[in-house]
Amino acid sequence: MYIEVFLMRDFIQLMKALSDETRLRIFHLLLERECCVCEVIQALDISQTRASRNLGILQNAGLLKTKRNGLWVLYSIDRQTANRYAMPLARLLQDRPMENETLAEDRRRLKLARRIGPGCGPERKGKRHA
Amino acid sequence: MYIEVFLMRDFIQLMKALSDETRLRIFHLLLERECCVCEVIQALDISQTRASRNLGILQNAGLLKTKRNGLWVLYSIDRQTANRYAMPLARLLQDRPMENETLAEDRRRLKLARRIGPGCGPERKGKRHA
DNA sequence: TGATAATATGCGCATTTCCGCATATATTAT
DNA sequence: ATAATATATGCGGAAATGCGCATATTATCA
Repeated sequence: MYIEVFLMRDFIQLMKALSDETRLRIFHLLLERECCVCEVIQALDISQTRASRNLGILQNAGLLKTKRNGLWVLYSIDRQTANRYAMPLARLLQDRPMENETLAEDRRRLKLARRIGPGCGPERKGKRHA
Repeated sequence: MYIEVFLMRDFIQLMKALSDETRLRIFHLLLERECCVCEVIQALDISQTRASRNLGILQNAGLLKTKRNGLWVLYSIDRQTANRYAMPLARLLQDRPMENETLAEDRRRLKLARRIGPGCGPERKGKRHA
């Protein structure tokens, strides 16, 4: 057990992290399932820089965790986060879905997204670029 | 009836509203009780412009409502807000208090606050009407 | 080793946010 | 009416944010 001194700053960081459309879309995507950066890029149809930066912001806010898998960095929702407000907020978003066409399209594109290359994910078709 | 099209926009506006220290302090103050602008000014020890602007931002996000009482405008938490995420968030803040010295001081000063503006009293500086 | 792929990051610029000053508006009192 | 009081707001500058470009870093494979 340890005493967690919660700062207003952490809450604010959380609010800032979720006050951007790109990041909200990413977060919803990860509510579906764990993703690597290139899947986020394909699902949201955004640049690599934009995906990476915003994933980092969500992670620093305590919402996401990462796991390396070969060349890929897999992002997922951090259910053990130290930020005491993060999970209640995630649950709120799950319980009260903000369905809209953008999020639906993101999900649609996620289904078509591919981690390109070998050794990635649980069931991978080991093909790579030419 | 609720217009789902704007859910994402509403949520983002809510996040932005709560991602500022001044506004978080104001919101906590109003969790204590209804306040007029000049009480907020005194409790937080901030300028009139700053108080008024940030109260407006919180209100536009669907967190606060106002009621006029003579010269005063009384701000309070809007428990019937149309923003479906606002009240769950407010409850979250109430259930998991982020105690810190700043908020404690704000509450202390609120107890001493009188319903008069910053321009009242002998230390009045600056312009009056000729 | 070098080549390649996935991701991260320094820099610069456009946009947004925050807030003070001065002023405008709204209400009450005289 | 005028004055006084409480609050709101247009404008401008400083700071923060978002993101593209180019490049750096990390990991795998030949």
